Amino acid sequence: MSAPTPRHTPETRSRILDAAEELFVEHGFEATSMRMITSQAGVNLAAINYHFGSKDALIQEVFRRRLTELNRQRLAMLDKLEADAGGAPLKPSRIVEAFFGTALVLAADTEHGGHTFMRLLGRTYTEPNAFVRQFLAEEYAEVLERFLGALYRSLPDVPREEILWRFHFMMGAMSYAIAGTDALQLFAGKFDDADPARLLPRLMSFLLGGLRAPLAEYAARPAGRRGRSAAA
Amino acid sequence: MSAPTPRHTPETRSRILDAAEELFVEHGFEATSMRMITSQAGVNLAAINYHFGSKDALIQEVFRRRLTELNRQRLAMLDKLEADAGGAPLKPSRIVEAFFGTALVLAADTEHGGHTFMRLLGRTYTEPNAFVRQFLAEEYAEVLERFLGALYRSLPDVPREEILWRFHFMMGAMSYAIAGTDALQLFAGKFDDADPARLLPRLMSFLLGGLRAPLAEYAARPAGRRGRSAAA
DNA sequence: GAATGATTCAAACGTTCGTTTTAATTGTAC
DNA sequence: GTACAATTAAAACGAACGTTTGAATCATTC
Repeated sequence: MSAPTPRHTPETRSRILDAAEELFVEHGFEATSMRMITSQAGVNLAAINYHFGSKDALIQEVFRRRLTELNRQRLAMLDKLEADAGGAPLKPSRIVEAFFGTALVLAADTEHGGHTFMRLLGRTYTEPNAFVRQFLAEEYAEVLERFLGALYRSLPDVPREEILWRFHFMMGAMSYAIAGTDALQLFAGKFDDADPARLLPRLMSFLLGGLRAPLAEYAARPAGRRGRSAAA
Repeated sequence: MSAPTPRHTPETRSRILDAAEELFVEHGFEATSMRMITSQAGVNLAAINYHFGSKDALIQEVFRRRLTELNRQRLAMLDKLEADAGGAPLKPSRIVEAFFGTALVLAADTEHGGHTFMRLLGRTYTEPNAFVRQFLAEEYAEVLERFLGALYRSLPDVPREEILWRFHFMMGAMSYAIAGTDALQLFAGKFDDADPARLLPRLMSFLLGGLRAPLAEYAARPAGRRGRSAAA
């Protein structure tokens, strides 16, 4: 009849990380206090500073533990694509799928916090907090270099500047699609079918349509071939 | 030789709003303190509570003064389109231009704070703060209703659900394009040409490409016409 | 120029924040 | 069981937060 409650919980670290992840999504970094986190995690207030050192270090660890794995998957998928192609240029759609598909699969995982984390990540791309931006930039440096390089080789006739912009737009559409779907109430009550599993084909179709759109022309530029397509 | 400094500044309100707008973009709502705002505006700390009542009310006013005008322009442009068409359905591209073009024009205005505000607005679509979301939803209700209705009539064969999703994606691409360009350092040093004036054609081309993309098919659904286009 | 209402000012309010400190408790090896 | 290091616990720290107060200053009207 003794209480089955475990006296010693070595998973204190992960309980803090899980609680922080949820609360950061719900309230943001600044509005989430250490006391809110430790309270939800069921641990002592001082545990955060003991295990992580500071609140900022905790924020970093919340991202690091998931982002490292996500970017590893992305790179592995790109490696496989390039290996299978054997030197031939990749189809742009394959590259886009490798980058955004992995993220969307993670976002569709509502069981193990993947959905929660992707909502957080999507919002954080525009996070004003300086050290968070710095940290994200470092985590993304290699992945961005690899995928942009692959796209450049895949679309040799499209100016790199334009590829860069369109990749930027695609990241925006994805981030917002994930972060904004249930966060913002702009479209409240309008979505009958917000199934995360269906988000992938919907978004992928949109992204590829945007990537393949005719390049914009400027009045200031010498008018070349009008409306040539960016991606086959 | 007397100091030309004006003793009484009736523009205290607008100085506070301008300072708040800039600081909110740079640091976010929570990380921007009343003391930072009043200090940058050169006014007394108590001035915010005197003129606006509270920090939350100030945040609302920062959005209201610009958003009301932006949405007025959007509706006026849609009114004109519908008047010129005389009952005929509008081209989807015109509707999209009316909604996103006005926002991008404002975002290109670096002289009068329009660019600053649009960066702030773009980030705020995913803002966790509850009352900000609520306020934004109210400000956008009429405009969204009108533009979505126009798109529904313009694309009668496309399921409304899909139009809704694509509008959602388009808002994401735009928000991120504006909010993330200089906020996030992910693409730091990669953009040679970040001219806001060129953002409009670049983004518009991408958005229309996404809107016109073939609709996604699901394995679970009965395979109808494959890859029919969403917008002409 | 005195009276009035609007605005600005310096100072303080109580609360909450992230962090630190010190003691108690735990699991592990002797 | 005792020693030891790791972890948890309770309490307090100074700093910063949004807000309020009451007096001083302003522009305006008689």
